[in-house]
Amino acid sequence: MFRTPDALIRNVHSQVADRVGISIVRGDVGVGETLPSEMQICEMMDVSRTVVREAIRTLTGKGLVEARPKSGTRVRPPEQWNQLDPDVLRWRLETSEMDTYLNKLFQLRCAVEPAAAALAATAAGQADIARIRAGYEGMAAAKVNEAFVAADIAFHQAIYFATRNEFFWPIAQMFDIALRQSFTIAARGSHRARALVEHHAVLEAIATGNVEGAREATNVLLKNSVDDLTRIRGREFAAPKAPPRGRS
Amino acid sequence: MFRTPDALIRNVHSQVADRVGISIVRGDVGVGETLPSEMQICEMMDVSRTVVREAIRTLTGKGLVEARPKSGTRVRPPEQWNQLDPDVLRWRLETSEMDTYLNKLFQLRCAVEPAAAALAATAAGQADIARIRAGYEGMAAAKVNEAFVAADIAFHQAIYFATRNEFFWPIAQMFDIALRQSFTIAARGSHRARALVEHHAVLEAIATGNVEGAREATNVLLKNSVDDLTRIRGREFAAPKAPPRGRS
DNA sequence: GGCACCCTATTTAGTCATACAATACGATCA
DNA sequence: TGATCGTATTGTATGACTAAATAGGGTGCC
Repeated sequence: MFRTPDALIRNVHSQVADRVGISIVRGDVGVGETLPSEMQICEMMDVSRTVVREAIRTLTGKGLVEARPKSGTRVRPPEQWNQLDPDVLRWRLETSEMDTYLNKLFQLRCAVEPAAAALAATAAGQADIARIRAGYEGMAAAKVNEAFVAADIAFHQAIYFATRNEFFWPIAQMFDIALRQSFTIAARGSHRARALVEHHAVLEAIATGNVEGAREATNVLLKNSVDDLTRIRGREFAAPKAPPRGRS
Repeated sequence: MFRTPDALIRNVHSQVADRVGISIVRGDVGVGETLPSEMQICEMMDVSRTVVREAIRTLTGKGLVEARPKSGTRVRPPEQWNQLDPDVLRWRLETSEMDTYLNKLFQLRCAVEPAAAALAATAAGQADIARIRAGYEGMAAAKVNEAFVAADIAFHQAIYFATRNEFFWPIAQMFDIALRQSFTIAARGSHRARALVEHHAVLEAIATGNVEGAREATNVLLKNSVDDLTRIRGREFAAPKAPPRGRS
């Protein structure tokens, strides 16, 4: 009894959505261009039109495309894509440069996570704190790296959920899709001891309602994560690379 | 030649998605419960199963529900919804308390926008800066409040896009759906003069690559916006309301 | 007699094929 | 140049079949 590996079999329309979605994210179909007509996609992928339509409906819902009768289905500008959507994230992951990708993700975390921790320090309830603590204890108890990473991810997600502000939640969603790799890199051996200390500081600050303490502890934690990644990957990582620009 | 009022006619499946989506967001169907079977929805709304299925596919794509044969289509926990998705946002807007809603939105802005401005100061290209400036000049030139608000929104969106980091973009997307109301409130008469000055400060800091200046100017701008809203709406607004919580 | 387990039956989503409607673009003709 | 018609493409409807998961009944065992 195999549990299907979670992304291999499942629905046909999901598979079609994946293939079309990837080809859009990869840029096979330029912005503003129309993708092949439904019937053509049917033939290309050898599925019924129902399936193709439902796949395209998924893409439409994520903001990737826009369909109009006769005119065709056009690719919308990436500014309007739901870039934080798990599927979109996954598709990007298959096509983008890993360094740039993680770099940008960390820019977002550095912007949001300290504030989220501060918010959590004021808004979190018992259950929220217990959840964060469970993450920490999972990290402490972890024997293998895999378990450590999973608990680490759960820890950070729990912080976002503890804000009690649902607009922070989509950022937490992406962690296990987008950041597993980065967490895994950082979980190597010697770093784990220090990581535990830092995570505990965040936990305690939130649990005691210490707003500024939570913010600062998270800042420290993120800073060190960035440094570790930079060092390990041996090249500039989180420092935003300024593109050439003239003064106006 | 009427342009259909943008949300009234359009597709049938969009309308069905709206109705079902709203009823989920409103909580008519509790988390974990199954919504009526496809056939039942067909009868309730008097549409074909094709339409119902495509509507549900949209909801699935936004993380609201999860469908399995026989088991039915279940509502997923709100933690897994794409809370920043324009449609989800719109549905919430119809059901939530306005004050709480704007409050939470401002918490997110306060966390992200200063960092976004700082990033923009390092990463923005000529075109990005021109776009921000266009927003500012639109505000300056606006005769009626409506135009002022539109330009204001465009200004702030442009900052997020100028980060050159696509993970910031979804936050910009929500502005014209979710914040028009708040901007409109703040655009009343006397505040406009000061708002212009503050916006110009942000613009200049970004245009000259002044990272910390951009961050600080944005902080000032947001702080004053919050204060205005608080004063105008005459009650606590952006201060997070701490729920009762015991120490663990 | 009661309990556990397996197996089948039914319900529900997933897929397919076909037909027709509505729409917008383009070519043709006045 | 302008209006009209044709046509390709998405939108909607219908009906049939497949696959899967749950519920229920039946059987065997203790």
